[in-house]
Amino acid sequence: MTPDPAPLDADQLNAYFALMEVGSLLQHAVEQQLRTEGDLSWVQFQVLARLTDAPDGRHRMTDLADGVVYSRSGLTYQAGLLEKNGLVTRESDPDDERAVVVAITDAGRALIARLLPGHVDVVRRLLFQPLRHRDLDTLSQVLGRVRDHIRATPPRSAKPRRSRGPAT
Amino acid sequence: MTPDPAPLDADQLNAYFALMEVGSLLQHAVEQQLRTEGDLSWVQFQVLARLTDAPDGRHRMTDLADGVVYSRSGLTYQAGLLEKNGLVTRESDPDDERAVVVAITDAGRALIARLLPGHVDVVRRLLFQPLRHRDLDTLSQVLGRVRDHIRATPPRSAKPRRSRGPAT
DNA sequence: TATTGTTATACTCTATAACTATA
DNA sequence: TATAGTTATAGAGTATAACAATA
Repeated sequence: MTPDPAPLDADQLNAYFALMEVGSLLQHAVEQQLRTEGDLSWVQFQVLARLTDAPDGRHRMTDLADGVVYSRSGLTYQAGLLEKNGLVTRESDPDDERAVVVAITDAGRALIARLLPGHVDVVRRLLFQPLRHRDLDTLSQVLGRVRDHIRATPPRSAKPRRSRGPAT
Repeated sequence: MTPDPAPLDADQLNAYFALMEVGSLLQHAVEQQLRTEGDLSWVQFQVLARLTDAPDGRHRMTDLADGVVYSRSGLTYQAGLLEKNGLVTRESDPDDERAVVVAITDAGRALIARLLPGHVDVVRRLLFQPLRHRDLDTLSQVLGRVRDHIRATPPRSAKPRRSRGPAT
């Protein structure tokens, strides 16, 4: 049975489109900064940032692919680029010979360190400048909750229900 | 030398990453729905949605390219696909022979009408289900403000862009 | 000359499926 | 059998620059 026909009111549509638009504009802006100043894509930056955050600068491929949005082959491609540029290394995990551990190199850390100020500057200028402190709080909490919800709700390989509306 | 050494604090980083992640996950989800149920990309959906909103279902190419984030050639590409599938038409503007007016067709409207329930369902399930009404309000307001701010902020490598006249 | 839109082209990125190897 | 990752491949999408037509 098709879901009820009026699920989103004007406010909801507003919020939805604003969210998508802000995300798109912001990503565009930071991507340009990353590309210009460090020849890095947004995805590559995310991977390096995640590795930087890790205690020992290491992650398994699967963990990275899980964290970043992409498929495994996509991550292999990006990791290959990063490795070619000397920003990460790949070694097989001694504990599980199937797995591959990606580690950020000193050059990788240096690049991130070099890019971060400009990056942060763009984000602050576009995203935080028009926000009051209280807005920021709410935004952080609300979006965090949404993120957790999305992450928890659809295991991304789940079969989307095909029975949507009458067949054909 | 970098302009401002003050980094983003934890809350800000949180909000920033959450925003990007939610945007990414949400776009992924709706794109899958649109592709599966209507063979439509997110950009194409946006174009059709904008045309649907217009009083007479028409927009000039430049206005669409301005609203959507992409380059003109990108819009030409997408508009070409939409036209090939009979979802829009393109005619030159009688008032300005340089301009091209894109109009949504009945088939285009029908497709949007068919896709909208499922689309809205995805958005509601992923984005609004974990939100209280007050959160939604804040989200809508705050993100709306951010969007306007970004739209108004000239990209530092600003290329001459068509400025919006006050009255159409 | 400036603006609108298209075309040609080259490139990046992503997804799918087949494949290898380990567990 | 199931899982981790790679490879091959194919396709979508995007940006840039050159271009034609109109203002």
